[in-house]
Amino acid sequence: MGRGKIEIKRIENSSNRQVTYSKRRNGIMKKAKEITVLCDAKVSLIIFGTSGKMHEYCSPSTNLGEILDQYQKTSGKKLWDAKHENLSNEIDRIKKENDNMQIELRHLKGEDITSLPYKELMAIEDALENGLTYVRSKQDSILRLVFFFQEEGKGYKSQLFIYSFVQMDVLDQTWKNTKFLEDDFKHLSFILNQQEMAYENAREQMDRGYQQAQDYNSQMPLTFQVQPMQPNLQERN
Amino acid sequence: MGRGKIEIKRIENSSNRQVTYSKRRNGIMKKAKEITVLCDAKVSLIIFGTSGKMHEYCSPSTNLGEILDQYQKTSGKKLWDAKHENLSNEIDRIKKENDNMQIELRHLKGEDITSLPYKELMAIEDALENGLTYVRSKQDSILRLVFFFQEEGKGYKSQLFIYSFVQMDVLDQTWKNTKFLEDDFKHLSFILNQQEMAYENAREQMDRGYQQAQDYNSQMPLTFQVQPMQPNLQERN
DNA sequence: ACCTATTCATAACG
DNA sequence: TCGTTATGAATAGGT
Repeated sequence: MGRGKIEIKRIENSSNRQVTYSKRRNGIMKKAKEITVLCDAKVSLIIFGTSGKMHEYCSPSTNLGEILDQYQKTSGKKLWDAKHENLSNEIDRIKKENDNMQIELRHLKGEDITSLPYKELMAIEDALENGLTYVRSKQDSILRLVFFFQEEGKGYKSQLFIYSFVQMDVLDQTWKNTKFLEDDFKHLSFILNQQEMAYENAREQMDRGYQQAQDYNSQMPLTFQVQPMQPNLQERN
Repeated sequence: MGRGKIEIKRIENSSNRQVTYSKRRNGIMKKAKEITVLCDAKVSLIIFGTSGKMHEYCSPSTNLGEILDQYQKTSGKKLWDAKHENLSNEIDRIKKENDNMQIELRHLKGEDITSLPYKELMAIEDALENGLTYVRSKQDSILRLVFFFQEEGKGYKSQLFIYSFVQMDVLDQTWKNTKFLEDDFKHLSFILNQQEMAYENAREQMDRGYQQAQDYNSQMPLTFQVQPMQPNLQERN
C-alpha cells in the first residue's frame, strides 16, 4: 500500500523510518479506536518510538488498570508480583489475626460459646476471673487514693464526706477528675469544713438524743468502706 | 474498505460483529508487528473481545512489565502504585482495628488499665461479669446434661460417681465427648455398676466405723454440686 | 505537510 | 469458520 511494496524489515533511512512510524502509528491508533466502537472490544495500546516518546490508546469504557487486572486474571501471568503479593499476603495475615481476636473477644463476652470444648470454656472463665481481679484491684486503688486524700482531710468525719463525694461524682467521672480533686484540694477542704461543722452539730444532737456511737463507715455501701492501707501507699508517707 | 463503506459505530448484527472483530483484530496485530519491525518501536497491545477472551501482542525486544514501567515513568500516571496505595491503606485500616481489639482484649485481661477512666473500668467490669455469666450458664448446661444422665443411672450413689467421672475426664474434654457419653451410655452404666458395688462396700464400712451420714454432695467442689432441675429438662420427661 | 499511485485490509457474500 | 472479491483505506515515496 503505497507507491511501491516494501519489505517488513527495519527501515534503515532514519527520516523515512520516522515518517513511516508516525503514519503507521496513527493508522494503528485509528484501527484500535474503530475496533472498540465497531465490536465492543476493550483495547489497550501503548507505543514507544525510538525517541522514547510514548503514545497510548485505551478504550473509553475502561482504563489501563482494569485491563491489566483482567490481563493477569486471564493470562495467569503476574505483572506486579513481588510488591503486590507481599501486601496481599500481609493483609491476609492481619485479617486472620483480626478474626482470631474478634473470636476471642466474642468468647470473652460470652458470645458464640455454644460449640466450645469444655476445656476452653474453663480457660475463658479463668481469663474473665483474672480480668475481674485486676480490674477490681484497680478500682480499689482509686478508692485507696481517695483514702489518701482523707488523711490530708480532717479526720474521721471528713472521710464520710469524701466518700459521699466520691459516690456521687467521682465514681462516674474520669480518673482525671480524681487528679482534679488533688489540685483543688483546698476548695474541697473548705467545703468539708463547712459540712463538718454542720455534721458536728447533728452528731452532738444525735449523741445527746440517742447516745449511739455508731460506726459511720458501716452505713455506706460495701464497696465504699475504708480499705486497709496498702504497702505502696504506706511507702508514700 | 470492503464491498461497501461502513459507518464507525457498533455493529448490531452479532455474527457480523464477531467476524469483523476477528478480522480487524488480526489486522491490528499485524500492523503492530509491522511497526515494531519497520520502525524499532516498542508496542504493547491488549485486546479483550465481548466474550472475555484476550489477545495480546508485545514487541519481542521487550515485555509488558518493562513497557508498563516505562509507561509510568513517561506519563507520570501511577498504575499499580495506586493499587499499591489502596492495599497499604487497607493494611493501615485493619491494623488500627487490630490495635483497638488488642487494647480491648488487654483491658479485659486486666492489663494496661492503670490510666483508664473510672467509667471505662466500670464498663470493663460489667463486660467481664456478663461474660462470666454467659460462660457459667454454658457450663451449667453441661452439668445439667450430666444430671440428666444421672437420672437414667441408679440413684444417688450413681450420681456421685458420675460427678467424679465428670470431674476427672469430661471437664477436660470437648462437648463432643459429652455427646459420646450419651451414645455409649450402656458402657458407662456397666462401669458405674462396678464402681457402685465398690462404693457400697466402702460406705458400709464407713457407716459401721464412723456412723456419719454425710451429704456426699457437699463433699464436692461447689461448681459440681447438683443443680436444681431446669424447666426445659423437666419437659423432656 | 500534502499528494497520489499503489498496496492492503476488509465488508459482504457464498 | 473459511475463501473470494469488490471496494475503500492506508500508506510509501515524491514534492
